[in-house]
Amino acid sequence: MTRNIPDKPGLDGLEAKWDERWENDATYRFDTSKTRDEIFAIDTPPPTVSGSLHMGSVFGYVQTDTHARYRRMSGKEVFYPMGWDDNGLPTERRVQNYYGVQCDPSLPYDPGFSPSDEPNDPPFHISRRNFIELCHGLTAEDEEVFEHVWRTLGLSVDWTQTYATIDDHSRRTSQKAFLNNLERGELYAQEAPVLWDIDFQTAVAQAELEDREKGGAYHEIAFHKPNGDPVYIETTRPELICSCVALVAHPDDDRYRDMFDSSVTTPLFGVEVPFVAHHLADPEKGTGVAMICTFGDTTDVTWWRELDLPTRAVIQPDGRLQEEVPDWLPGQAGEIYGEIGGLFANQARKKMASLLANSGDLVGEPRQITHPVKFYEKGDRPLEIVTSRQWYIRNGGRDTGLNRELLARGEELHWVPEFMGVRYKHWVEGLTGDWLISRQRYFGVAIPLWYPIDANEIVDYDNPIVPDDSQLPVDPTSDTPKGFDESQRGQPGGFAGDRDIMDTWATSSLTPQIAGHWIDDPDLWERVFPMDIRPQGHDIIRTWLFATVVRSHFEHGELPWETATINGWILDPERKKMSKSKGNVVTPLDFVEKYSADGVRYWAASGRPGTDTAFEEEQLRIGRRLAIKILNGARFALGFSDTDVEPTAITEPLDTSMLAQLKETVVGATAALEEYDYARALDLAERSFWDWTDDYVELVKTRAYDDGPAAESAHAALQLALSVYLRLFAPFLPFVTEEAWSWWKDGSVHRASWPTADEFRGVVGEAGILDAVSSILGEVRRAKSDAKTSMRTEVELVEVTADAETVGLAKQAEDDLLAAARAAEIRYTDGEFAVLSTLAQDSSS
RNA sequence: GGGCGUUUAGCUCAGUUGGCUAGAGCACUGCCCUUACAAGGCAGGGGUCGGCGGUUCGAGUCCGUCAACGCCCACCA
Repeated sequence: MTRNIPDKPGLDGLEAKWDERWENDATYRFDTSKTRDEIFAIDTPPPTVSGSLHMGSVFGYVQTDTHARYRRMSGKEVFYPMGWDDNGLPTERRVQNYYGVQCDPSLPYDPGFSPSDEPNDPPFHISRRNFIELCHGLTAEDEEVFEHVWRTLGLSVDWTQTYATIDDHSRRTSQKAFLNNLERGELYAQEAPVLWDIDFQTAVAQAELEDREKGGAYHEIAFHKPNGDPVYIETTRPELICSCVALVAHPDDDRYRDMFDSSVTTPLFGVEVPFVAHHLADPEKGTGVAMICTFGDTTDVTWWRELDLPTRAVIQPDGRLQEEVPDWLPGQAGEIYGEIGGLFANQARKKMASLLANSGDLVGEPRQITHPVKFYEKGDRPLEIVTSRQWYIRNGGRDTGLNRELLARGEELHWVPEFMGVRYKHWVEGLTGDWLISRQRYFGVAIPLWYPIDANEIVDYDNPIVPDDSQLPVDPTSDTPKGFDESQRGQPGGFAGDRDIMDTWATSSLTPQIAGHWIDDPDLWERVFPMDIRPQGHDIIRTWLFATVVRSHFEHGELPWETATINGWILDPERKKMSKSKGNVVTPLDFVEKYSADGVRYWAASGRPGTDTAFEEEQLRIGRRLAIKILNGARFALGFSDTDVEPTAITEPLDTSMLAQLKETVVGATAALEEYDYARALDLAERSFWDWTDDYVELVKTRAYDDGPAAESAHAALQLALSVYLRLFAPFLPFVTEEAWSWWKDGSVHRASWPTADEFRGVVGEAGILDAVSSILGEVRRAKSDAKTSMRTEVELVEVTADAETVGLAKQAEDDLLAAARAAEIRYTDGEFAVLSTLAQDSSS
C-alpha cells in the first residue's frame, strides 16, 4: 500500500476521525458466535446519569478500556457493553431541580403538560406519570452526552450492547429476579421500624447510611420514682419523652441495682414506664440511665425488640410529630402534647426544653455537644425511624449460614488489588439486618405485585398476586392483574397494586444478567456468564459489588465474575475525592481539547490499580507529548522505504541488540497486563520507547540514511520495532497508534495481534550491545554539553576505558557509535569505565 | 474503638520474589534550530527511602513498634 505520511503529524481531529471509522468498520462489535473460553466479558459499571461526567469518572473507565483492548488484541472476543444507571433518586432529584417540579401521585396525568423553560419556584406539582416522563426525557438527553464523551475518549465499547436501568429489558429482568427470589423465600416483606428520610419520604438501607457530626445538646431531665424522688437521664431528644417506653441501665450498674423491675413516671406527661436492665446501656454515658423511645435511634429499636417493649411512635413520615393526641397520653398529658403535636422534631425539642424548664424537670441548661448522627448519604436532614411495611432480600445480616456462604464468595473472588477483599469481608461481617430494597419513590422498577382486598376492605399482604412472566415489566399502579378488571382497583373484593419501587441497587445488582440477556437470550447468556471482570470503585464494594454477589449467589449459585478490578479515586489538590459537588469541575472534554484524548488516557492509565491519585494536570501534558512523539517516531521509522522490509534483512548487531531489549519489554508488559496492572505495562512501554528514540534511533540514523544491506537491516529493524511499539501502546493511546498504523498497515491496530516473544524469533542479538554503545555515546554527549558546544561537533578521538566485556560489546556496533558521536576514531583501554572525548577545535567558529 | 491503605528528590509518583554508586516526569540550571520531533532535543545539580529497634553477608524492599495523613466500619442516650 502507498504510504501517506503527513509532513507534520498532529493530534487535532484524531478523536472524531477514528471514532467514526471504528463505528463504520464495527471494529469493536461483539461476535456472538464465539464460545465462552474465547470471550472476555466485562460487567461495565453503568454510570449514574444525573448531570455530567467528571475526571474522576474518566479515570476508572479508561483503565477498564485498557483491559478490554489488551484482551481483544490477545485474541479474545471482548464483550464490553455500556449501561446507564438512570433510575432512582439522583434522577428524580435532578428532574425536580432542573424543571422545578414535584411529584404528587394523587394528581391525574396531564397529557398536555410540558415543562417551563425556567425552573418553577415554588415547584409545580405534577402527576406520577408526568414526572416519570420528565425523568425519561432528561436521562435520554444526558445519555447522548455521556456516549459522546466515552466515544471521544476512545472507549472500545460495543455501542450496540447498551442498556439503561430503567428500560423495559432492565425492568423485566429486575422484576423476574425479584419474583424468583420471592418464590424461593430469599425475599420477604415485613412491617418493622426502618430508617427513614423525611425529605425524600422513603426508607433507606444500611448500605446507604453515613454518619455526620452534628451539633446537639444534652438535656439532663428528671424522671420520678413512685415516692417522688428524681431519676436523672440525659438525652439529646427531649421531644421524644412522649414516646418513652422505658428507662434502661446496665445490669451491673450498682447505682441503679435496686431500681430494676420498678417503674418510674415520665416528666410532664406522668406516664408510668418500667426501669429495665440491658447490657447495651453504657454506665459511662450521661447518668448511666438511657431513655428508650420508639424510636429515637437504632439502639432504641434493639432494646424495643429484645426487651419486648410497647410501641409509642409519634414521628410521622414527614418528620413531624403526629397532630392527634396519642391514646397513651390521657387527660392533662394530652393537653401538654397539644403543645408539640404537628411540629417538626427540632421545633418540638425547643418547646419541650422550655416546658421542662418551667416544670423544674430540666436540670440546668442544655449542654451543647457534637455527635455523630445517621444520615441518608444523599439526604440533608437526620434520619428518623418510622415503622412501615418494607421488602427485604436476605443478605446474611440475620442468618449466620448465609453470612458464611457470602463470606466464602468473597474469598473465592479474585480481587485486584488484593487488599480490597478485606473491605468486603468487614462489610459482610458487620451486617445488622437484611437488605431493604423497597423505596417509597417513583422513578424506578416497580415491586411487581398486587394484593387482594377482601370484602371488609382489608388488604391481604400475605397473599400477593404475582404476574406472569409474559406480563413483565408491570407497573401495578396502572396495570391490572389477571382475573381482575381495572374497575376493581381499591374496591372490596378487588385488588391493590404495590406502590413502591425497588432501590436502584436492586436492579443494578443484576447488571451481568441485564447485559448478558439472562431472561431473553440464553445463547448469549451462556457465552458471557460468569463474566471475567467487574471494574468499579472501592466506595461501592458494600453496595454494588456485594449486592451483585448476593443476587448471583441466589440465582445461579456462583460468583458473577472471576475478578473484581477496583479502581482508586481522583483526589483534588486538597486530597479530597474529586467530584462535581466539590466545585472542582473542568469537564473531560475540556481536557481532551487541550491535551487530546490520548493525553487524558495516559493520565488515567498512569494511576496505579486501586490507588487514589492526586489530580495533576501536568500528567496530561506528558501524555500529549508522548502521543506526539509516537507519531514522529513512526514518521521517522517509515521514512526510508515505501514498502515493508522483511525481518530477514535484520543482521546488524545494534539492530538485533535493540530487538532483544524490546522483546524483554514485551514480555514484561504482557505479564503486567495479565495481572491487570495496566499502569506497569504502560510504564515499561514508555521507558523503553523513550530509550529507543534517545539512543537507538540516534545511533542508527546515519546508517539508515545510507544504502545497502546494513541500511536495509536498519529499515527492517525500525519497522519491526515500530510495529511492536504501536501495538504495545494501542490499549493506552488508541488514537495515535491507530493513526500511525494506518500510514502503512491495513486494518485496525486494535484488531491486530498483541506482540509476543515469538515475533522476535531470529532477530534477537545481545541486549548488552545497545547498552554499551549508549553509555559511551552518553559520555560523549556529556563532554559536548560540558564544552557548551553543539551535539554536531566533530570528535577527533574517543578514548574508552572499560572492562573487556563492555569493549567486546561496543566493538560490534562501533561504526554506528562513531557516526552518532561524529567521531573519527575510537580506542579502548582495559579498566574502570571512563570515556575521554577529544573534540575538534574548529567546530565553534 | 476496630480495620485497610499511604509515607522514597521542591511537586506527582515508579521501585515485581531483599543484591552492585536508589529511578522517572515536572520544576530548577546549562547547552543545542541536529534532515522524526523547538508546544522539541542533549546534559546537569538535588534524596540520612517517616522515626526507632530487629532479622540478614546485605533492607527502600522482610519482622516489630511508634508517628502523621487518608479512607472504610462502629449502638446517635
